[in-house]
Amino acid sequence: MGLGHDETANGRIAPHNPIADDGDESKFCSTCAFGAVCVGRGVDKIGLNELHCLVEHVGPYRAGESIFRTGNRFGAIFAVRLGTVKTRLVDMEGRELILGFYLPGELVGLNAIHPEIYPCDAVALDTVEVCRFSFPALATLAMRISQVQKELFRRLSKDIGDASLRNQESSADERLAAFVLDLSARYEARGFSGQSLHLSMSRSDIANYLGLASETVSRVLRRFQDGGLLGVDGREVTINDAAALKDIAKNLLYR
Amino acid sequence: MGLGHDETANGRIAPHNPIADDGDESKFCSTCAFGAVCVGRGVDKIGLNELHCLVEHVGPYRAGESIFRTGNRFGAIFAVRLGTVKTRLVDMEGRELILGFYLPGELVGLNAIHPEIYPCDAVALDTVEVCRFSFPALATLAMRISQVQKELFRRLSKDIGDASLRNQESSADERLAAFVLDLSARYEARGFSGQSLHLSMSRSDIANYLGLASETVSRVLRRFQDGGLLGVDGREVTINDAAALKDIAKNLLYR
DNA sequence: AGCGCTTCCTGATCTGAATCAAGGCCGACA
DNA sequence: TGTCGGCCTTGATTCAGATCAGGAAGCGCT
Repeated sequence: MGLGHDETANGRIAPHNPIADDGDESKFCSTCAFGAVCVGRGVDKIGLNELHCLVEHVGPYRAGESIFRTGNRFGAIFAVRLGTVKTRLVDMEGRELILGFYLPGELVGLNAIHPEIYPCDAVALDTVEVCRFSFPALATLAMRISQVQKELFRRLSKDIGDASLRNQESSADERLAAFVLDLSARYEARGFSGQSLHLSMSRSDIANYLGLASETVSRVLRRFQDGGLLGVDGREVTINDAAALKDIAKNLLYR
Repeated sequence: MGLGHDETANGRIAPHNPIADDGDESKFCSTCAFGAVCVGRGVDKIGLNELHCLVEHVGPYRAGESIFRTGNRFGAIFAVRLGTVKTRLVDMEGRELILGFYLPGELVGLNAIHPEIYPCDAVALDTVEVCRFSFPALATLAMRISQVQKELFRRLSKDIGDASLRNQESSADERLAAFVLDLSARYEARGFSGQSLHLSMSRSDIANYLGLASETVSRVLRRFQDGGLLGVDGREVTINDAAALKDIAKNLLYR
């Protein structure tokens, strides 16, 4: 499956590149995870500048390269700017366990605060650019700007809820319907089309993430297509009957 | 299954009962989730007093009563002082989904920060007492005392990691072995015996939490007993061969 | 163009755990 | 003291999805 073929990961950190002078600050990071903190929720100008000062743009990474790796010392969280990132564990037998997929605007690395090392790998699925937020600096900023603290608490809390919902026992159909709807909603929340979407991950990544076999993913997608719920063409998926999908997935959604 | 027979929940908040004058502060809350913040990690005396000032003791709750319920406005997180709490969702068909069990010293309600309402019920499994931390007050305190902020970040982050590990596909044996070892480790971390433990929850609660049928839980426990891994007598469990259990559970543990 | 590699799809078979069914145990309560 | 109602256990049967096996399509490379 191509583990371990990308040792560029740690050498790839870009030179320090503060972007407070990015030009139009009110538009800057409109797709970024902290965009809401900076622009949307009344942080004052000083706070905004300080947040921008501690951000570094890093990348691009190519498909298969790692943003961080299991066991690296935790120093920063990352907001995806471009592309899709997966996080994964690799167990003692070399099997992969995929923990999550992260789309533009989403934060990767929040699960590393506690152990103080990254407990998983973060791997680019396609061409990826990220913003790097030094966590000590962010925590310090959070001591002065309550909106930053609040946003961090919110995002941490949200990830707990999302992860624990996924623990529900459910059928392959439910899982896949929920998966597609979830991706759709997340794209939509960032201003992309939620109606037709591109899966950056392979069938086996999806299967792994959902706790299924990749053959099952193929079969269920085919069945959804035959039933008119989805249009599926390779990795391009169109949602044709969102209501029916929601009905199938209903127990896995609380959005 | 006895849903909805305990409307005492919201009326049960005790009168404000600050405990800063609890006598021996250095011993106070030795089993509490924030004990480490207060006592163990160099928060200064002022911070300690302030933390104590915003805590209320609440309870006792009897088995089946709710500490909070789905949809209640989020205002506080709770540390279990005595007993065991389960959190659960009830889906549209009235089926229960158990999200977690909380032992003395553990924090309940962190998943409510994001939605700003409690997204689940918290139900006492036996006689339960809790400490109530007003979250706005805690967040305010966290703005001044970095140890408090740091501890909150850590606990939130830890819950993300724990929840996402549970998403791993795994056999009934793996799940149960990991479940028992996890409980054992958590009791031990709080100074109780990890070798022999009492399950406060029913077989069907365990099954629900692990995504199994209760019959399967019975059968696997019986098999572990026959194999000499566990002693099982109703809800009393003794760990006889921790190494073998760890070997079975290995992929679900990263502690 | 031809080759190897990976991903995806589809069919056949197998299996772990759910479900169905029935008893046993024990505590609450009259 | 008896009986009622949860729990828990055990056995028989069923089924969803894993696994096994094979083949087709896409794509970079020479």
